Amino acid sequence: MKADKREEALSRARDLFWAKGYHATSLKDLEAALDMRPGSIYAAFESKEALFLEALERYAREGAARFEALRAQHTSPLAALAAHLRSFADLGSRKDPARACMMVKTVLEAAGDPALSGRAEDLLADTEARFTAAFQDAQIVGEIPPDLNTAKLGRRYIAEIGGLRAYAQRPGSEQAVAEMAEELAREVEALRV
Amino acid sequence: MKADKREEALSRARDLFWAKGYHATSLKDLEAALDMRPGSIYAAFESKEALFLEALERYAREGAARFEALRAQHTSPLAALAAHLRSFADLGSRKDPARACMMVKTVLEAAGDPALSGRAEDLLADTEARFTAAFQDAQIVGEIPPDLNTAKLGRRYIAEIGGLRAYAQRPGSEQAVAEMAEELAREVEALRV
DNA sequence: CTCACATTTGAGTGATTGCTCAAATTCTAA
DNA sequence: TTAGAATTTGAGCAATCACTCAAATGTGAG
Repeated sequence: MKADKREEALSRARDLFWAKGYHATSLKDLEAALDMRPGSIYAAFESKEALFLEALERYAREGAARFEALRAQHTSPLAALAAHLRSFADLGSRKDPARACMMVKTVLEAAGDPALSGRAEDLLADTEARFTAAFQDAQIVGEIPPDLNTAKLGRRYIAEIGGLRAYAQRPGSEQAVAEMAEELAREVEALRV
Repeated sequence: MKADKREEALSRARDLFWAKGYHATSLKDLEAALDMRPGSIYAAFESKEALFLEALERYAREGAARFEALRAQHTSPLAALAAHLRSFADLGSRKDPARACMMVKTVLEAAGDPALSGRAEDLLADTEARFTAAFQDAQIVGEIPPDLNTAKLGRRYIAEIGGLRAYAQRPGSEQAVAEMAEELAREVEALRV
C-alpha cells in the first residue's frame, strides 16, 4: 500500500475510533470508512487493536505538535499554556469527530484492556510531562513564583482540560465551554508574578 | 423475582457496567455476576440496554443521595460543597468498580447511542443543577458574593469533578488525586466573603 | 398432598464479531 | 508484451453476540 494512502486510511480510522470508541467500532464500519476490504486492512495493519493503537498514537502526536507549535510562537511559556487553553474555546463549533480527548476516552472505555488503556495512560503521562515542562520553563524565566510546584500545576492543567472537554461532549454546552476555556486561560495568566 | 433480590442484582449490574462500560460488558459477564440465567435476566429486566439504564439511574440516585446527605449535615451550603470535593480525596484507595464517574463514562462511550448518552446527559444536567442550587443557597445566605454567577460556578464545579475523577482512573495517581481534591475544596471555601 | 400458577432454566436462535486465504487483479521490470 | 511478484478481493470461518422459549422447577392456596 502506498505510504500516503496508508496515512489517509489511518486518519479516517482515527476519526472513527475517536468518535465511536474502540468497542462500538466494528470492522464493517472500518471497511466502509477506509474503503478497504478486510484482507487489505489486515495486510496494512496487523489487527483491529493494532490499528486502534496506531490511530491513538497518531492522535497523541498531532496534539503534541499543536502544543509545541504554540510554544514556538510564544516567547512566554505561560502565554503558550494560556493560548492552548483558549484553543478549546471553539470546541463546540468544530467539525471534530468528538469533543472529548481520545486518550481520556480510551482510558475510561478500555479500563479492563491493559494493551489499550496502558498505552493511553502512557500517552497521557507524556502529555502531562509536556505541560509540566512548560510550567517549569515559566518558572525558570521567572514568570511564575519559584515556590510553586510545577508537577502539581501540570497535573491540575491536564485534569482541567480533561474535565472541560468531557463537559463539552454534552449537548448545548458550546457557550459554557467557551467561557470556561477563557476563565481557565486567565487563571493560568494570573500565576504571573 | 423478590424485590430485594432484584435490588441486589441491580447493584451487581451497576458495578459491572460501571467498571467495564456498556459495550465491553457481555450477557455472559452479567449472567456470572448476577448468578442468573438469560431467561431470568430478561424476565426481570427488559433488555441489556434497559438493565444498563436502570443501573445508571441507580448510580445517579445514590450519588445525589450522598450529596444531599452532606448538605443535610452541614448548615453551610459552601461547607457541603467543599466536603463533597474532599470525599474524593480517598478515591484511589476505594474498592469502587471504577474511579471515573459512570455518567461521564457513558456520555463518552455511548456518543453514538442516543438512548444511552441522552439519559446520561440528562442525569449529569440534574447533578449540575443540584450543585448550582447549593451555590445559589450559599449566595442567598450571604456566604459568597452576590455578583457571582452561580450557574457558572455549578458548571465549573461539575467539570472539575469530572476531570479529577478521570485523572484518578490513571494508575499511580492516588497521592495527586488526594492533593487535588483538597486544593479544589479550598478554592471553593475561598469564595467565602 | 394436590393442583394451578409463577418463575427459572439452558440449549439453541439468527445475527454479527474479528479475521483468513485462495483466487482475482494490479503493478513492475525486462 | 509478458512473466512474475505484490496487492486486493470478498466469500466464508469459528466464535461470540444479545436474546428466546419449551420444558423443568418452585411456590402458595385449599
